[in-house]
Amino acid sequence: MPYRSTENTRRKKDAKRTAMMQAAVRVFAQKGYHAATVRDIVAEADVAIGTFYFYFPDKETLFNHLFEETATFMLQTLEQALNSRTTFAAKLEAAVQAYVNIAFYEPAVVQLLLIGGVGSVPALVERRSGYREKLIRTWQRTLATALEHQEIMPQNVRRTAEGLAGGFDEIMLNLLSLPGKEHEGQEAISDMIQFGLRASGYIYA
Amino acid sequence: MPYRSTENTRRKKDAKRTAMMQAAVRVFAQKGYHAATVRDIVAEADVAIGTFYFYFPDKETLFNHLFEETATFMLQTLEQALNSRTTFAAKLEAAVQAYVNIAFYEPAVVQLLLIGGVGSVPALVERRSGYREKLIRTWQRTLATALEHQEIMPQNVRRTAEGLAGGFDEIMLNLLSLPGKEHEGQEAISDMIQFGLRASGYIYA
Amino acid sequence: MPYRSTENTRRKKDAKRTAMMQAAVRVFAQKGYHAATVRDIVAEADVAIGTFYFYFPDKETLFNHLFEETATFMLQTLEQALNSRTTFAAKLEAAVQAYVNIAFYEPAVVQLLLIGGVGSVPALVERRSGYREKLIRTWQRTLATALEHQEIMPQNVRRTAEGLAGGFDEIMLNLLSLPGKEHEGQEAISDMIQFGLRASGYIYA
Amino acid sequence: MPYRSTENTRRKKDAKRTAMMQAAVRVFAQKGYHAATVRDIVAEADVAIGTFYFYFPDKETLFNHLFEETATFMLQTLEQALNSRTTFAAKLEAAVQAYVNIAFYEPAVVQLLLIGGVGSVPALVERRSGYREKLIRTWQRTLATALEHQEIMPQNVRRTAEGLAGGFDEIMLNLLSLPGKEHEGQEAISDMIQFGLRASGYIYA
DNA sequence: TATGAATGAGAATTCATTCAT
DNA sequence: TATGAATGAATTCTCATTCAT
Repeated sequence: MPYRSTENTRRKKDAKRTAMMQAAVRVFAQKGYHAATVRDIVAEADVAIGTFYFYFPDKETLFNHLFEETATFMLQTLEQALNSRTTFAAKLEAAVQAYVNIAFYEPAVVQLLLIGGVGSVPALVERRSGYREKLIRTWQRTLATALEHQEIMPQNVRRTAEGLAGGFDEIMLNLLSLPGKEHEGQEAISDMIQFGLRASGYIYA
Repeated sequence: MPYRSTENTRRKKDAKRTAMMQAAVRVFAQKGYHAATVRDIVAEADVAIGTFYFYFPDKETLFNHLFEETATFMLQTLEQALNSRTTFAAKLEAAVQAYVNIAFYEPAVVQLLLIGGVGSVPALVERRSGYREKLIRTWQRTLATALEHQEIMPQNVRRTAEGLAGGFDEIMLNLLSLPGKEHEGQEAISDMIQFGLRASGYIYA
Repeated sequence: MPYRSTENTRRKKDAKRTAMMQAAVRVFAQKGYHAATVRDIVAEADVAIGTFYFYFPDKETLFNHLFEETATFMLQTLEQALNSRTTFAAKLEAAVQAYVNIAFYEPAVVQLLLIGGVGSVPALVERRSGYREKLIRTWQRTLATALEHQEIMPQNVRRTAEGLAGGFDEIMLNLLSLPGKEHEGQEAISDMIQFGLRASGYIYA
Repeated sequence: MPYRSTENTRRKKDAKRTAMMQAAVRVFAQKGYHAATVRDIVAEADVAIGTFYFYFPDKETLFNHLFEETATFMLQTLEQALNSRTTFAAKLEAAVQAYVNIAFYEPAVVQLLLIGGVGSVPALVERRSGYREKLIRTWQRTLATALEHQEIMPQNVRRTAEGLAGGFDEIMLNLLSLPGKEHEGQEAISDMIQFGLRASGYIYA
């Protein structure tokens, strides 16, 4: 049964590869690109250093891949949350809820996007600003639609989008560094939604 | 002639020290602590590597000093702007104005605070979060006062403070990366003030 | 084939570590701690510089370890030689014989102890004087016993111990720097024993 | 009065030069050649670093000069002491007395000769062994004469000379590191003389 | 003469990467 | 596939030495 065997092997390999990538995300998220060494990563994944280079070509490529993947995941989740609702208030609520969900279940994902690629190799800086730009554009589109529907006050939606993205991230970083964050999730979500609605100049019907 | 010590020699030395520190701020601001090498700094300052160590004990100490100095300057400027006015709207306007001023005249200062200290070296992480905390507390105090005076709607002022700090910074980073930023200063200031007033739930009398 | 770990790989690694340590002893013995560079050591061992740091944490730790190990070996050998006999003259003879043996088979060992740790780095100075003190004490105990048994004349045995230790070392250094030392071993041993007996005020029965 | 002026200037210059050399001896004696930096020396002498290079061509040359001068002084003093007496016992007594005198008044001189040049630049190593050789030869000549006069027992006087030189130095190092050495000078001298007479196989008339 | 700012070669150490097993 | 020993370029930092003032 060569197919099964191959399939099995493949699954195993993929499992290991995935485990190593998760380890890498954790390490990159915690230390940032430069301070994270390949040795840190393989120690976290509990494999030998040679194994790293069997699965990945090099540190930079892996980081780029992880960042891209993570960024895509985050943007898609956000997009989905926004698209799943029709009114602006509902969109914002869904988006915040989704963001906090990710942050609680995969804090490393959020931290990787926020600090992982800061101040490093030019290619990474590029990548990071690419993500920020897409994130902002997503909010910008949402705000533009809301403005058309007169759900929010007239404003420069680009700047509001920037402010929302930056504001939510700072709130999230603070929340993640809180010791008792688990018990404050709901309240934090509520606060973030209020902040978002106010900042967007939401017009209560 | 036994070498005139305390004359203009001293002035020259101070000038050079300052020039080197400015060069260091630029490099740290652009690349972050880890990616910035001492060679980068001395190249920017156009001196030999030994000269760096004549003026400063080591890379980390210099960074800490620059960060602390810059953070203090930023916080004092903000505090001054806030204290120079009485109403919340006026405080916010003054603060934004001051922030944009700094960003235009000393963009490296802003960038150093935003990206310079990201990534490991525990002492630096500590320092950076210390600054963020102070920044947020400053906004928090201002919001709390405004709330007492019923200038803004009831809210969790801590979270709003986080959101404001993060939002303004993101807007500023975007502004600084804009090619034609010079011509957009006034509009940006106006947008930021509007964003801030909305996000704070400002109650128009 | 998942890389045989605990087989002869381990043996090889141990062999290499030992080879590198021996190279290091030679270099330290010849140049002293400060003048010996890590590059000298890896050149002597014919490996790359990174290999040094794969096997040892740093130059100072390695030196301390080598010095300690060497000192312990020398002191134990001396102690054994002294304990293997009962009369003072026999003890002295055994000790000198053992010392010359070591010096002929492992000249670097002797030189490391004599010149390796001279010159600053407080920890090394400490270590070196610790060894000298133990060496002197060993002779002192032997002399004290001999005095009790009236094998030697009344004297300040501490000072005699210092003199013996220093005298033997100087004779040994001269012997080692001699071109035809191999042919003079027996005569040197005889001379050293005579010197030792005389210096100790040995009372011929 | 150009002559006086020149003479004055010269004296001043010589005084400063001498002060700097004394400072250098102290530093070299305490730290050894490598660990002693030019900055250490100028700090000890309380002058600027440039001044060092006005008076001396470089660190190595100065060390060589100091070592040579010190060695010559030590050898001459020893020679004088030995020549001032006729019998072996008297010679030994005078030599020990002179040695201890120097060690008490100028401990740095003794330490410089003992540890200053160990393990360093080949030229220095050469110089150091040159001094040891001369020192040993001086004792050797004295012993040879004593042997002719049948003041000491038959022996290999070369080896005894080595042993005496090494033994006295070790005793001296221990004495210098003693806290209350001042009060023990006389006793130490007596012990050293006894040690020397015994080690030389002195025949009491 | 005297100063000390400036230099850069060289030392210790780190770490991404390779490759024989 | 998996391992980890081995490599060496790159980094931080020191220190002897020079030179304009």
